[in-house]
Amino acid sequence: MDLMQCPPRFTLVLGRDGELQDSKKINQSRIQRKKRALILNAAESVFARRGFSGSRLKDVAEEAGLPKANILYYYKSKEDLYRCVCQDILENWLGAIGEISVSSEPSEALRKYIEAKMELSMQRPNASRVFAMEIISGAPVIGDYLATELKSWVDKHVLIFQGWQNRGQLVDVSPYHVFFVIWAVTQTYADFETQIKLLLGDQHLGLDEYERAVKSATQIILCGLIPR
Amino acid sequence: MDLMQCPPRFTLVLGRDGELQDSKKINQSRIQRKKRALILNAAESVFARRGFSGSRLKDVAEEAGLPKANILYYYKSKEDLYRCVCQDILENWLGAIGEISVSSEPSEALRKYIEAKMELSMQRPNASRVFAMEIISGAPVIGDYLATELKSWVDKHVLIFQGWQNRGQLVDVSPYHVFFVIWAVTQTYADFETQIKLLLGDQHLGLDEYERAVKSATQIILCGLIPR
DNA sequence: CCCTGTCCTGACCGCATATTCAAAATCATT
DNA sequence: AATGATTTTGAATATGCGGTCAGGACAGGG
Repeated sequence: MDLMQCPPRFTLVLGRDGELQDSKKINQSRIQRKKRALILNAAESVFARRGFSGSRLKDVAEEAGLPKANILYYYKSKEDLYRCVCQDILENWLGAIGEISVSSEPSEALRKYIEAKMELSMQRPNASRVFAMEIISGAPVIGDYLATELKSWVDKHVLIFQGWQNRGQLVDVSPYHVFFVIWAVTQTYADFETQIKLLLGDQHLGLDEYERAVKSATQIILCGLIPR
Repeated sequence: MDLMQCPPRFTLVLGRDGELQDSKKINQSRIQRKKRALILNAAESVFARRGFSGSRLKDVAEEAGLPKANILYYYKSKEDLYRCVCQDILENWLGAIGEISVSSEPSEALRKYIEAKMELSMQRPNASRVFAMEIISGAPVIGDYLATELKSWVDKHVLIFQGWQNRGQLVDVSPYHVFFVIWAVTQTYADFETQIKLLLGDQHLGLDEYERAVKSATQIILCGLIPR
């Protein structure tokens, strides 16, 4: 509710306050789970286009093929729905990406990581776009997650990178910026798909173009990171 | 007006229809130009946070320190204001970036281009964010510009790239994706500043961190593009 | 068949928003 | 100073939004 028109900002993770967040309704019946998933999907695609404050519950309802009131039966507010979408995205992402293995060769580990991120961007572009809009808006909902969980994940991997650098297996650049570069490139194919399609003249980013994107991105980044 | 709740999309450049767009009021008095610029600036920062449909004229008014009605005296509608913001950004961008010189060494030309784009991202981050949100939203306003002016600019430079590749001065990757990578990396420092600040632990991206960003980005991309 | 809890939804409410308007204030020019 | 044009702004309007609610539909166990 105070999210609705907050120019300043607010920071919370999942549910606000300490109380159980609404998304964690245990004992969900089969029909409940199906409906909630349907709505979550519709909401993701709407939020991906318009961000939180720009989205209308009516549009989510239409996208889901349900009356508006039904949506507020399963999610107690627009903000609650948005939080659940964000949480779903974050869980899916950190789960899918996994770890960058310490032991393996840097070039192989990084290649795998880049390819996994590209795969995610292509398979769930709307998730990427919701994430992008959320961050551009100042990360009012997931800011806390970024500052804690993601930061500790990154810090851990920065140490790995530095280990590689000491052994001369990785070019001498700021390890944080290695992540920024990888993320930027892999997400651009989801977030800026409109621009890319317009410039390539294609209507749909086909499989072939996708392969080319993965190849180009991997090649450019890896060559820039692995010493000759 | 039909922009307000258009799930489908619409495509126009500056003014809609053939009529003179409202931004091109010739014979602007000194006070007009000053006020319009003030409002445009305020609007840019608001649109950068919330996108078009998420932004409120009230917020623009507060940001500009003017009563709301005064804004609609200078811009006849919210949509008109948004169009003018976009146009201002595009003009500034294509003007500032300039061309990639054919004659000079690829490594030098690309380095200059990357540095120029980084500079732009740092100096007018809000412009970059408005642009990003517009594209994620499907580019309803600037789509036409992308498909015509930007596309012809890119196509021209793709030819240059291919010339370099034939001479072995540029790695053999799809030239279009060279642009996508460069744009992605340079804009990420504006668009995702929130995330970057949180992960770096800094409050403000200082000059030193900016230098490091430029150095890292340039190094990674260039090493990936220029053959050894 | 009834009964009980879950699910669904049209109608409604209060509030925020974009836009208009008319009157006041200010400016510019003679 | 006078007069006309430009600029300012509080108030009013119409629309759209998130959220509520009361009552109907439905499912399942007895």
